[in-house]
Amino acid sequence: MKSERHAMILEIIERSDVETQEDLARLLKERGIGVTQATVSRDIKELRLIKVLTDTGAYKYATVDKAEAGLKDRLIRIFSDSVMA
Amino acid sequence: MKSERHAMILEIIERSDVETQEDLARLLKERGIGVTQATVSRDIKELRLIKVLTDTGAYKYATVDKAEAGLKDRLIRIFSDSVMA
DNA sequence: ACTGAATAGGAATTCAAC
DNA sequence: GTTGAATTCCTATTCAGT
Repeated sequence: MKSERHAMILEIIERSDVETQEDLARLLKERGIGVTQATVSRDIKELRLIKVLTDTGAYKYATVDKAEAGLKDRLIRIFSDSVMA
Repeated sequence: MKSERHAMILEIIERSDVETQEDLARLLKERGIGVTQATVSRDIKELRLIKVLTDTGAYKYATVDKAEAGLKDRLIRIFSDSVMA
């Protein structure tokens, strides 16, 4: 079912850094859900997931609110560094 | 200069819905800054812009915080609708 | 360090099937 | 309405040049 898959996708991207839709399809398959990149693309659209840069320079899929949290963390770190310096 | 271009990109994507990097390159050209998609791609990476879904189902570039604001608006609207119904 | 042209790589859509 | 295969479209990177 689609809603189950959606839930699993959210779990997966929270737990690990997923760089591509192919990766996500592979991770779903490991969990017993066989779908192709085309379906993953549609799921990502429906879940309104976004692709963000991690601090290591790699891309990963995330929810908007998680991305916002990451942004806040980064700003705090930058601010702290500038104060300390 | 690159920083000028970055500033203009932020202005452009706030004012209008930019769907692709080619579009953005074109809009920059209209404003007197000629760059190719390759450079726009690098700019987007440096600015950490993301591609989000609009309510019409189209994609557009945005900053993370603006995307978060949009998310909040949408949730409020959905909530209001469900209360009214 | 910055950029463009060309290319490779990744994502969204089409088209058909169910 | 949902999905996969194939395709088109878009984006990131490479490689060269400045």
